[in-house]
This record gives sequence, C-alpha cells and structure tokens, in this order.
Amino acid sequence: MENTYEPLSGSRSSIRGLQKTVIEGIGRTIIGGRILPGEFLPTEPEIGASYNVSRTSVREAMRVLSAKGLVEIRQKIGTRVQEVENWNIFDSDILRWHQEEGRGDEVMLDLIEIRQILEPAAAKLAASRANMDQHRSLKLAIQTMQEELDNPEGFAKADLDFHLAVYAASQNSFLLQFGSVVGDFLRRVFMIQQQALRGRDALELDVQLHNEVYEAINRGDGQLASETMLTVVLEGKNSLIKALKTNTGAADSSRRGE
Amino acid sequence: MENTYEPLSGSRSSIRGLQKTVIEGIGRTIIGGRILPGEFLPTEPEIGASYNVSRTSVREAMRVLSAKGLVEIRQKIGTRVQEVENWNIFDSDILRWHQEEGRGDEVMLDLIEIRQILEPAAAKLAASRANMDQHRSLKLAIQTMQEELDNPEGFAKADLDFHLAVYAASQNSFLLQFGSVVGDFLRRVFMIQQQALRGRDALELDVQLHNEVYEAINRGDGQLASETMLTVVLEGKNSLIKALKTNTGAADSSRRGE
DNA sequence: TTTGATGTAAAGGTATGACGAAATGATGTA
DNA sequence: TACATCATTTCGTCATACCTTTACATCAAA
Repeated sequence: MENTYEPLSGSRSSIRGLQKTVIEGIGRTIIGGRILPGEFLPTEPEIGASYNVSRTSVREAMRVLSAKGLVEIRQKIGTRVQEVENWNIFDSDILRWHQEEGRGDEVMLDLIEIRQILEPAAAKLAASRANMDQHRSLKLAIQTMQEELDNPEGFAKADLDFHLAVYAASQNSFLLQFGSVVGDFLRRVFMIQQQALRGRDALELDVQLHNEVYEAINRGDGQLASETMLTVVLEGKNSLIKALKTNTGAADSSRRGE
Repeated sequence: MENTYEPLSGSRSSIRGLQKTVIEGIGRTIIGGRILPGEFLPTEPEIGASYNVSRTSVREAMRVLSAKGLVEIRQKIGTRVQEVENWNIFDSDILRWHQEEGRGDEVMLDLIEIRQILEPAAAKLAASRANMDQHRSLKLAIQTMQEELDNPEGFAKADLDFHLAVYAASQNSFLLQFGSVVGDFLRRVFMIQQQALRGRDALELDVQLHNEVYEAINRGDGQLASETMLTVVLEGKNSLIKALKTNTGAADSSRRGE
C-alpha cells in the first residue's frame, strides 16, 4: 500500500489531471513560502509554459487557488499571493500542503488548541441530541478501535471516525463541517500521536478513555461527556508533543509572530 | 445608499463580470434548493446558453463552485449538486447565499451556538496573548461603538470589529480565520439584533458589557473575560431570537424576485 | 509645482472551434 | 447468462483571437 493520499470520504476535490498538477504545484509553492504574500506569480502564459499546459488549464487552476484565498487575481496587475490571514485554513488541501511542506507543526498545535475548545462542547451537545444512528456510529468506532489495536492505520481511522461521529452528533452544521474539513489532517495527526503511545497498554487506555466519552453521551450526561472529552484531547496533545520532540530535525518547530 | 452588499475587507472573491454572474446564479440556485443534492446541473454548453456566456466562463465558474463543495464535476457524467454536508459553510459567499435565499435563520442559530463556544475561549486566550496593537484595536472598537450609538450601520460595524479583534488576539489561526469567514454574515446578524434593542439605553448597556470584556482582557483575567464574553453572546442570542420572532414569516430583509 | 486629463500597453477576461479522455450503457458474442 | 466490446455523451484540454480593465507614463492646465 504505497498509495498516495486517499481521502476518506470520496475525494472532495473532484479535480484530476493537468489542472490538479498546477493546483498542487502552485499551492505547495505558496504554502511552502517560495513565493511570499504580496509577490506575484508568473503570468498565465508563463505558468502554462512551465507546466506544459494551456492557458485554459492554468486559469481554471488559478480560480481554485483564488477560491481557497491563496491568490488574488487582478486584471492588468497579475496574480498575487494573498496575505496569510486570507488563506482559508478550513480547507483540506491547504492543511495537507502545510504538512507536506514541513510547516504542519504550528498548524497541528493550533488545531489541538481549537479541538480542546470544540470537542468537549460538541460532546456535550451530542449527549442531548445524538440520534440512534449516531449512537451506533459512536459505538462502532469504539469497537473498531479495540479491534485495530495492532494496526496503526486502522486504529487512527477508527479514532478519527469516533471524533467525527461526535461532531456529527452535535447536530451543528459548523461543527459537522469542521470535522469533515479537518478529518484528513486529523487522521495523520493521530498517526503521529500513536508513535508516542508505545505498547498495547497505552493504546488500550486510550480506547478506554474514548469509551467513557461514549458512555457519558449515551447516558445523556453532557457535563461528564464534556470533561472526559477534554481529557481525551489533552492526552492526545501530550502524545503529539512528545512525538514531535522525538522527531527532532523534522522541520522547524512552532513559531508565533511576536 | 441602496447599494448591494459591500464586503468589509476588500472583496475577498476578486471575481467580477460574467463569471461572477454565473457563480452567483448557480450558487443561489443550489442553496435555494431549486436543484437538489444528487440532481444534475444542465451541461456546460446549456448553462452557457442560458447565461449568454461562453463555455470558458461557465467552466471557470464551475471550478469555483466545486471548490466551495457545492458541486461535483465528473467527466461524461456531468455536474451534480453535492450533498449538503459537503457544502463548505466556512465560506462567506455560501453564508450570504443562505441569507439571500431566506434560509439564513437556521444558519444564524447554529452560528450563535458555535460563537457561544468559541468566543469565550477566544477571549480567555486573548487575555494572556493579546499584543499591544490588538489591545489598541479592542479599545478602539469599544470607543467607536460608543460613538455610533445613533448609527445602526456604524454600530454593527464596530461591534463586529470588536469580536474580530478578540479572535485575532487569540493568536490561533483557526479562530482568526473563523472570524474573517463569518465576518460579513455576522455584521448582518448584528444589524438584525439591533432591531430588538430599541432605545439608546439598551445599546449603551450592550457597549458596557463589551467594555467589561475588554477590561478583563486588558487586565489579563482570562476567566472573567471568558464569562463576560459568554454573557455578551447570550445577550445577542436573545436579541436575535426576539428580532426573528418579530419579523414573522417574512423571512428576512432580502428577497429574491421570482 | 501641483493637479488633472489623456493615452497606451500589459495582464487578465471572454469567445470559438476542435479534439482528447473517461465512463456509461448498449451491443454483440461466447 | 456472463463477459467483452464499442459508441456516445460530457467534461478536459488546447490554440487562437479579440475584448476589458487599469496601472503608469505623459502632457496640459492651474
């Protein structure tokens, strides 16, 4: 299985072929900081030349990058890289590019921070709103985690499924969307976290903790669900930080502008 | 000033002209439920014919809609409307279309719910992280609110600025983005909320409450900042619900022709 | 000198027409 | 019936031509 990235829920982008190449190329160039905000991309014909595609394809690719907030296109001026605060971080491609360009650490920490805020709240909402299907999804995810203790990929997938199920059960459209946007990225974060959880015991403890969240939701105990979920996220945070420290030379650590 | 919508921070989309027309047209058609998820759009040449534009423009417009998660484009199959859970609700256009199509109420309530979660947390983070510029922005926003008591638009704008400043001061990239994505929509929500706050006194009370948040942040008292911010959001929620009930079935201010 | 009108060129915006590629569903064959 | 093959449909890509906008330079007037 040396496959490339396999999106979980049916290839969101629906873009393949040449345009995809341009989008990925320019996207990573920007996220990677090889063209800085305020600077200009080459003209459309020039980009076309360097990727060996027609101007048509370049333009359609630029539209996508523009929709993601990465570039600003203006007549006579050209195409300019937008300021970082305009990059739509609620976009799976952008999240992935950050990771692929070795700039994932900072995003991961910000992500943990916001999960720390959202997931306890989502669990609390879920406790009072989850319908029968959603209860089933939660239970299934827990069971799968238990079964996949020896399979890192399967475990991470099941872990993700659990958290997504909580978002879904919150019945809030923003929370649901957040889950689906962040899902891919989160699955890779979970893989990293597992590096720090050496041994079956640590993993089983993790499953146990998740199960407590499930049972609290099941019982309708929103307060407990919230508190336990916070513990889950914080445990994950610890694992992540430990794993990031171990991978020493792995890219630059976090930096926060003044 | 019977102008159309004036984005606050320099027209994010950077798309004008014919494509814009198509994007807006199809976008609203989808959000408005006139083409349901799973159903197909007309073929590209057909769309071009009905909008009197070339296939080139139609395709570039479709790319944008695809990036927003509204449609899925597949060769030989055609362009199909995606399931609602794929629509990227973290997108100012989509939020606006919801409102313009008279489906804004549900989104507003979900938005309030998530603000209830995020903003107290953001205020808490801001209390320990805000830099000098950000403190200044917060203060300025409060002052402007005070000055614009008699000008609904100016007041809503200043109100928004305050909340955006809190997001920014949290120093978390997701929170910052959330603010900028939701900003336009939120400003309109604030306008609606004001309909329920009849009289200067009610508004001054609102400013006072905001000011307490500011001072708590200023003092570095995260706990108090968080609690007070929750009150602010909840007060807003009450006003919003009251205003929505008043505006009986008349949807909202904006109605399409049809 | 400052201000304002004007012109021009550069870059994206749009339009056509043609052909390529993929995927569905019908057709044909074992 | 089961499976392989092919035709058709719709998006994907290309090439070329021309239109539209607008930054910037130029020149005229106050």
